[in-house]
Amino acid sequence: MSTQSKPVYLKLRDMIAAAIIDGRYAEGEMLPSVRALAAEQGANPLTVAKAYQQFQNDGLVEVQRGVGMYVVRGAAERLRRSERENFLRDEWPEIRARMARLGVSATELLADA
Amino acid sequence: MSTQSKPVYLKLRDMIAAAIIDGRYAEGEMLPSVRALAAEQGANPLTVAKAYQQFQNDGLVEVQRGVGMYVVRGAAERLRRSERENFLRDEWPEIRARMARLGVSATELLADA
DNA sequence: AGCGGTGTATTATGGCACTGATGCAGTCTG
DNA sequence: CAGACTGCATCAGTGCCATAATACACCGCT
Repeated sequence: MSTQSKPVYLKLRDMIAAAIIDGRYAEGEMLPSVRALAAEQGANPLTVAKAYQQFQNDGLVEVQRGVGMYVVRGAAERLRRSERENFLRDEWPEIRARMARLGVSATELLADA
Repeated sequence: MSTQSKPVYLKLRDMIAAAIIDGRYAEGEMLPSVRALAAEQGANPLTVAKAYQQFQNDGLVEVQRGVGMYVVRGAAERLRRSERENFLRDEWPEIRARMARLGVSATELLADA
């Protein structure tokens, strides 16, 4: 019975990525401060910072010290593309193999998309 | 870049489950001994034992002390069913939402089958 | 009985990821 | 400048994971 509890900072990272792709964190706008998001999510500010860190490294977010972090132009599309590539290259083959083993029909599940 | 590799005992558990479902570890036959599998996989016998443990708890494997562990009749099918349920209930919805967000279409996934 | 094969229990130890508390550095506004 | 807000760095604590070294209990064979 794998509870599969991903680390908090990765869960936050996924939430943030989704929000950027969906435009809820719009390009050019400021992200919630680490403290604000930490309070909202009941997490530690440092854990939130760790989640933000990766977006800075990838140049999807710009830091203005003392001010805040901003979503750069084109971040949503770039993020969507890279996530998409990763999904198709790394995750989907495994998922597909797993589904085959378990007797789950991919065509059937994807039909009513 | 945290590779975030799953714990060894869980990876082993997945390997074993796959082998049972595929019939490579056939019903009624004896599983590799903890020491043998440990040597083969370069792991610690206790780690292998931990992986085996869960199958005993679920009654998919029978222990004959001093002899070995045997795959019970119907284990493959039972395991396949439960894994299938878990997959459809826990994993598939998330995968599906993720695909929608990333703009992955059903047709393109099934094309390169 | 003896031997070698099984799984199991115990204890100790090292590593590493995650989380947390505190304080510092930079920027803006009044 | 004073205060309140930003992000960031440092240090420390915690828990899980994996390993290791033994020792034990059971079974089947010779």
